[in-house]
Amino acid sequence: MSLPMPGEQVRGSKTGKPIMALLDLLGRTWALGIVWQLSKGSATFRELQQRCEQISPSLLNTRLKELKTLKIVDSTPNGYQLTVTGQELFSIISPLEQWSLQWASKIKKDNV
Amino acid sequence: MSLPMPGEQVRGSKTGKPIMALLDLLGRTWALGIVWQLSKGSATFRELQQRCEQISPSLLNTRLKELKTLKIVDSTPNGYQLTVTGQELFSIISPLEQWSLQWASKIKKDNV
DNA sequence: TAATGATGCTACTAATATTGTAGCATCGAG
DNA sequence: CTCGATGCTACAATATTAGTAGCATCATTA
Repeated sequence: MSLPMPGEQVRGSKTGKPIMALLDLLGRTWALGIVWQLSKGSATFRELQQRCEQISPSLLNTRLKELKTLKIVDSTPNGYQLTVTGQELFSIISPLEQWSLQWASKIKKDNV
Repeated sequence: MSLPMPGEQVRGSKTGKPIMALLDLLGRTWALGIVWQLSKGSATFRELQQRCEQISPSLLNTRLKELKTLKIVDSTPNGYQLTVTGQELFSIISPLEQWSLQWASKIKKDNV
């Protein structure tokens, strides 16, 4: 799958709008999960593999390359970590955790 | 792929934490895109298909079923629309549009 | 009332993406 | 030099998605 470069055509949009590139990127398997796990602190490749319980090394590597190219993650001697940009991204999506709790109880309640 | 029910095991987590179910759900192809498009107003099946330029009807239908089951979208006589819960979800992620613009210019600048 | 066109959606195959596993190359410790 | 740990690649098996055709239903209109 080619990189969803903002400014270029991506899955779902020929307009090149950055938001469409972002939705394409974040919509890929494990992309959000990797950002989420890295928000808890930097990690080596194998550490990250364990945090993302069921990810295969080949896919982890593929996603990391994408995220590195798009400046959301970078690799340091101490492992992978979010860039400043990546941290900003995380700070936007972090309220999802709180939201997910209400969501979960709503789904449960409605199924009674 | 089975539904990522909060409270149950999902891709990436055996703990049943709602946030993991959510990340699984939103990480599926087109899920974010559908929420994004519906935030612009309700749409019939074929309308939604057009807004999501390259989605296949079978996948659109699959995602809509998932999103309906998980109370993020519902279908009315006037077409599909976000539930109140879905609107809340969107309000969390809507700043991504603004963020994506800065992100895009950062990537461009760094490649000079 | 029969033909027409639009809509919601299903069916099915080809193309792609992801998993799962094995394992290679490199490095630091001993 | 040997050992274990790490980062990562290779590749076959499996699962997901795209692409296309088309059916069933309904409202319109001739």
